[in-house]
Amino acid sequence: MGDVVVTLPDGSELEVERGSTVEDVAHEIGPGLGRDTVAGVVDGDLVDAVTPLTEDCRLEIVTEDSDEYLSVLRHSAAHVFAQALQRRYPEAKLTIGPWTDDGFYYDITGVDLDEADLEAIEAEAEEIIAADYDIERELVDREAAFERYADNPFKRDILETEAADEDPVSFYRQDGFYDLCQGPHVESTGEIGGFALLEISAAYWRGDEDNESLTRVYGTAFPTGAELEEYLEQRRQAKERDHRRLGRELDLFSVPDYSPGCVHFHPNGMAIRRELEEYIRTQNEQLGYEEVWTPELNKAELWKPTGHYDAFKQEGEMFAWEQDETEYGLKPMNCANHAHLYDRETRSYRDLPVRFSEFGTCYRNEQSGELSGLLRVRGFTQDDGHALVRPDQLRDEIVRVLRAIEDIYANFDLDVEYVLETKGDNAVGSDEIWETATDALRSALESEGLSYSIDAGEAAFYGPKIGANAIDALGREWTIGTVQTDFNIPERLDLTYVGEDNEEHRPVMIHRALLGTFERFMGVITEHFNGKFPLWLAPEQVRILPISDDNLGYAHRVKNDLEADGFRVGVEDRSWTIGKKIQATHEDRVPYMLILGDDEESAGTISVRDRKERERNGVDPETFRPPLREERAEKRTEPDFLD
RNA sequence: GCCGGUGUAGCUCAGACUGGCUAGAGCGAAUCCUUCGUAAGGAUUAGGUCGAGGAUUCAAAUUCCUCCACCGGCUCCA
Repeated sequence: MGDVVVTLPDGSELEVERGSTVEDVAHEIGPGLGRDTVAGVVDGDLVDAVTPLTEDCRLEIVTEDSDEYLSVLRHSAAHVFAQALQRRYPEAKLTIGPWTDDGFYYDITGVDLDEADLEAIEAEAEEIIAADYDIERELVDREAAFERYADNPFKRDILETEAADEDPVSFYRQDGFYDLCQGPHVESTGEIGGFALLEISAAYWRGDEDNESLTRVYGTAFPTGAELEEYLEQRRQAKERDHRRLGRELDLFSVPDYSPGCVHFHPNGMAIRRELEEYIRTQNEQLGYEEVWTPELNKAELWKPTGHYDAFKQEGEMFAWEQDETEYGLKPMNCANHAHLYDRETRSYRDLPVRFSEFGTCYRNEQSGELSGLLRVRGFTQDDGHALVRPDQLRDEIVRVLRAIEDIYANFDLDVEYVLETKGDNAVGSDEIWETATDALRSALESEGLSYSIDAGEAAFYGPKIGANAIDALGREWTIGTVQTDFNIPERLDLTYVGEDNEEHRPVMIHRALLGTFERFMGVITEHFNGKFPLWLAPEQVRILPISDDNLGYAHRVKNDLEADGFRVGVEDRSWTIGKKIQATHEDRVPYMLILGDDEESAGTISVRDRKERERNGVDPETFRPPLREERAEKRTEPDFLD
């Protein structure tokens, strides 16, 4: 047998007998730790305390104080749910029930559930928790395991795949309930202090849409009820921040039934979009991009040589139709048009990079079930741009764009995660080309010191991509900005430039979007700011509240002065009490309100209140306007005049 | 697209399970009164072919079918 070397988190090494369990090692470190051991993390994988160590490894002991404890607890909570389910519905079949970042889910079949059923199951689960059953590991030989699941093809599938090498097979048992499972689990059901079932939805077996659709029940669990309550409260607040709700309340946009997936920007929403457009237009100019405009409607043949036609049309993702015996389509991307603009004249190596930018409106027939407010739509406008560069300019251009993206997001106080997406199955072009393109992106990320993760096989068909991903109020991840290198389109369209050597050379195409699309970006920042847009973006930047109608004349004079500075100003002229006017203005999240009564009018001053509920009376308007202009120009995220 | 859920006034929601007076409320809107000093003043009025179409019935917001849109996932993507 011999020994194995276990490396502990503090770097120390421990030699233990081969086959020792996680728990054994913990006991060796100290009897207290041995007693408290819930599970272990072996080379990054969470495993049961009784897992034997068969080779050299890194080991971390998980106790109730570890971050991983929550995952273990939730894994057990999934079993409690499953037991409760089977008590009420013996015919229900279990499939898989893992923990997730904020809870657990269990995929089941053979039973129809609705929200009301969840409550009943939750009550049953509470009883199982109150009974505090011991949770025990049970080893069963393979044959017996198959017998247990004679009528459950999903569990048999697991036995034949994930557990193919196991004999005996690991089960966990509590009370009369058992489940095929690797663990780890807490010691007894009573450790779960707070348990809730949250959502009922659906998922495909093994995530493949060709497979059977299962019922997925989402839940969560915490060591204490108080932590559960806190989590549920956060969840409620997140729902309040949903951009679809805010979009309605703040009258920013709508997506009417007659144009699913296509956004109507209301005056308030358009004010924000215009600011974004102007800002990005300036950024693009600074980066050397020349603005162009190309049409939405083109003949379908435009996208055949580039490969878009195959990639989009065949998937039903492109809107295209026959007209006068010719096939037309709405553009799903702007790059084909830009490539043709490049190709209209002979380009010299001196001309490169040639850079085009366009606020290009594209249409893609996204699946109906995918549409979601501003975040996933069918019609969208990208702040798109394409740079055609010499190979020696490639890295530099990527770095410049990445830097711009970083600077821009800093202005919004936005946190994003960078992801490098690499070659997938649908890719066109050779492996060498992909490797070069991917290396260029990777080295740019690294030289900028940006941390990133890799999504293998997720790139677009024409080239690898850096995605800047933001998280929405419900915890979902959305790509906003993106930089992609593309050797394929230049090749396929035979784009060239004349080099110093008077020979034709192949440029590289960089696709990039800074915000991504105005729609999605607006959705992201609406939630990020909870509708409290920075001054420069706020649809209504200042609202003037006269104390009584007698002060309306003065209110309009103050308004005119602010409008002369380009501010968006409203006057509240309804015959409401001042308290009501203030409340309504807060609800609309207007950054500044000016309260004007007889005192102010006779003194020629203003009373300033901001949406952070601070106020100052007797302010000279001339001391208010310059700092306000500055706050707008510097794109500060919070009103700071009253700091 | 798939599974499940939802759709009643501009907004938020009652009413539906168990079919039956003229489908209600609050906010918002309009009009009038009030002209108010830092987070909801009062009264009156208007506003709905109950998502659309079909079926069952003496009678449908309510039951059934088809479709549309939305919501949560899944799958797919900026």
